[in-house]
Parts: sequence; C-alpha cells; structure tokens
Amino acid sequence: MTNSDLRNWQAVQEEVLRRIAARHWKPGDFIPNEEELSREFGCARATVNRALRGLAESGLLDRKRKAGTRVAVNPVRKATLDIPVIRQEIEGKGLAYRYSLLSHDMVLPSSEIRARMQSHDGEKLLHLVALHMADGRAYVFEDRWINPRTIPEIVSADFTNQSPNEWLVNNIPFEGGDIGFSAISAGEREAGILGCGLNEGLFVIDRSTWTAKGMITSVRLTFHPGYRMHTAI
Amino acid sequence: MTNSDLRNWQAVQEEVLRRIAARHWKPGDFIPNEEELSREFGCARATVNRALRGLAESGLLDRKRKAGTRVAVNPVRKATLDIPVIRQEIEGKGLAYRYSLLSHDMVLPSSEIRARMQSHDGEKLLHLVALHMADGRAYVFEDRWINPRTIPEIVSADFTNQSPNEWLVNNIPFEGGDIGFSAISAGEREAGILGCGLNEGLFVIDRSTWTAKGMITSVRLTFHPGYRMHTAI
DNA sequence: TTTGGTTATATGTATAAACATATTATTCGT
DNA sequence: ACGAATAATATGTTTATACATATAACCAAA
Repeated sequence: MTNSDLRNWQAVQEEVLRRIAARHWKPGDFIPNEEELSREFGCARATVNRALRGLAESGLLDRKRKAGTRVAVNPVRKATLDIPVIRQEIEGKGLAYRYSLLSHDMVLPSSEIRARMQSHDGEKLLHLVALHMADGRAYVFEDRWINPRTIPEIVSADFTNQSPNEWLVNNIPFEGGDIGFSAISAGEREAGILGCGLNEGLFVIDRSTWTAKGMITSVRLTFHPGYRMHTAI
Repeated sequence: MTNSDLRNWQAVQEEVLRRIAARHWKPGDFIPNEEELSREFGCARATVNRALRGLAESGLLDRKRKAGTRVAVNPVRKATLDIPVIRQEIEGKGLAYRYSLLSHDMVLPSSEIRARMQSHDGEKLLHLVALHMADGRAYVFEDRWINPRTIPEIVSADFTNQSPNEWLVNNIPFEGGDIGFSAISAGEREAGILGCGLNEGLFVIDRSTWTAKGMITSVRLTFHPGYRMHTAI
C-alpha cells in the first residue's frame, strides 16, 4: 500500500495531494510530521519540506511551527494571474496592435485622485489617456495619472510611439502595488472612446504602483465589451 | 560597497531586488551565476538558489539551465488572488451572511453547458441557483451546474442550510479548474435576482473545476453592482 | 551550409547534519 | 489556582557535497 520510493519532491507532493483528494487526510486533520513522512517515503526531510512548503503556499495546507501541518479547513484557493503589457497581450492573441494617445496634460487632480496618488496639495500631475487597439478595434483604454515628483523623467518621455503602459514597464521597476477588478456600465465617455453601446457592461482594472520613493502611477484600464480575463488553478 | 554578509535567503532576495530596482542589473541582463553570487554574498549556493527561485516564480527573473539567470525583459507580473468561500468572504467583511436556494432541478443542459461540462448526449445535469446575501442585501448569485455522474452524492445533498458552493468546497476536493473574469450588463434576470437596475455593469466570475474522474461543476457568480475584487502585488 | 553528436556549464534537486525559531506543553513557585 | 519560567518539539533555514538535467556552444562529418 505505502509507496516506498518517493524520492523527489514532486512525487511527494503528488502523493500528499492524492491522500487529501482520497480524503485519507481530511480537512482539519494533522498529517504526520516531516520526519515521519521522510521515513515513510524513504527520502530526506528537506525533500518533504520542499513538497509541503509548496502545498502550504498554494493554500492547501496550514503549517505552524511546533503545532504541525494540517489540511486546510477552508481551502482558500489561490489563483495566480499574469499581468502582461497590453501590447503583448494583444499580439499574443495574434492580433495587430495599434495605440493612440488621446490626451496628455499636466493638471490638478480631483481630491480622490490626489488621495490615491498621495500627491501634495496644489501639485499638478501628469494625466494621460490612451487607447489600445487590436486589429483596428478598440481593445482597452488607459486612463493614467503619474506623479512627476517620483518620476521626473516622465515629463520628457515621448508617448507617440510607445504607450505610457509600456514606457513605465520598461523604465520604472516598481516595488509594490495593488489591483482591483470590477465592472462598470458604459457611460457617454466610455462608449465614445471604445465605440460601444451605452450601458454595456465593461470590465475594469484599477492599478496603483509605487516604489520606496513614493507613488508612481495609478491607472484605470477599461476593456471592450466581452473582454475576459482568464486563469487556471 | 559590496555587502559581505547576506547569509539568509530573504536578504539575498532583497539585495537582488535592490540591484534590479537601481537598474544596476537592467532588464535583459544576465546576472552572475549562483556560484559567483554565493561567493560574493558569503553564503551557500543553496541559499542563493532559494532566493533566485522565488524571484523567478514571481516573474521577475528568467532562469534557464546552462544559459543562466537574466532580469525579465517584460516583467509579466503575477498577482495571486485568494478565492474564498462566499460565506467567508462576506463574514470576513463583518457582514451578516444569509443564503437562499432559488431553484434546484435535474434538467437537460443547453449545448453550450453540455460542452463545458463534458456531459453525455441526453444526460441530465443538476442545475442550482442560489443567492448569497450580506446584511440582507443581495451580494452575489450562483448559477451552478453539477455532473451527478462525477459526484453521485450530490443528488442526496441537502442545500437548505448550506450553499452548493460550500457543500462542494467541504466535500469534493478538486484537482484543477479554470476561472474567467468578465463584466456583463444586467438583464431582466440579473436585475430581478440581485435587485439592481437594468443595464448596471456586473462583475462575473465563471469557474469550472474537475478531478481525475471528470468534470465536477461549472458555476457563474454574478456579483452586485459595485463589487470589487482586490489583490496586492 | 547543414546536420548530428559531444562537451561544458548553469541551474535543479537530493542528502545529512546542524542550528534557529516559534509555539505548545509542562513544571514550578507563589 | 494562576502566572511565570522552562522544556520539548515541529517547522524553518543554512551548509557542504554530490549528482541530475537541460541546453548552449563547439566541432566534425555529410
């Protein structure tokens, strides 16, 4: 019954997964400790550790020092999604990418944007609006605020051939950020830019990124109707 | 200039990150190999490996055997999102959870659903519709198809006190799945169930999960207007 | 020039051994 | 009975060493 030569961490991981799936180890149960498992599987404890650490990272196991390892009671599954540069996403689908800059101003932001960008009172920010097209059809538009205090180079950047999205990705490594996903109903502005009907449901991504020096940028990406973001678990 | 005692993998990781952020190592550049770095940092190669592997997993480095390690040219950032059970998501926000089952039938699926569920021709599937409420207000509704061939226990399950979502999470460990995120515009049905206006933009999650035995379930979660899914990177 | 096999090399993995650290369990003093 | 000090223990990490594996680079034969 017990396999006696699981000598690599992938095999150990699969066996543990199998036992969880077979409900041999049920949610909430403690599983044997690393040392016992390593003896059972005939491998080193480090190998078991590697396998279990992976499962804990993906939320399937809960581990605590001294307490032990247990099967997660409520498997909060973690999905990882790739966030590519828009041009690559479009070209990756085999479509022709085109981009146009719709506006480019230094303006005083609304209080909401000012708060999100942690900008000073009365400080102007760079506001960019750009449209990304796939095979000539509107794909997503990018409404972006950038803080020139954090990124002085931005004022001399040329966005005629490269989108702000791509410029930033290529030039400014960021250290952290947060992303929100939501849906809106197309208003006059969105319908006009994307060329879709009023009130169509549109997928929206809001993203803010920063470095140690401060807030870099905050952007809203509003996608064409029917857009679907996809991932596997 | 060179730090001489980065003896744990977190410190190594931070130093590598710092050099990338400082553009000392630019996108596309090869970085020194593990052995060189371990000498520079005064630690074991395994420690460097641990640090770099983590950065590669999060998409910041590209590693290939023999070729070496380079800073990712187009940092496809990976965001991980937690997918909790709906009850927990609601209770986690400090709101009162309630749930009601709107319908519960064995029916012949549409061809689209039949394809997605990989069900046989003429085979009936379990169709469930349930509404999840937070503080008495519609939060999300769950439109779910389940294959009783894969999950025979499902036909005798009682969904009066436990939602299909929670029943499945607690009883059927799954092995794989895929998730799609999109937006729709509220039609009659959605507006009726969620109690929102017609044409409001609604956030939608489509998820299918399976085990080795076959397709388990396919569900569409349609959220209330204004819902926002959130994550950090 | 192309094809195919060989070699060198960087990452990937496994191992034992030791120590670190968090946290539970126990014991002891009051 | 209660809280504080202490021991026990499971995971976490580091190390040196060895071997595995993918593959870039090179070289030779067609």
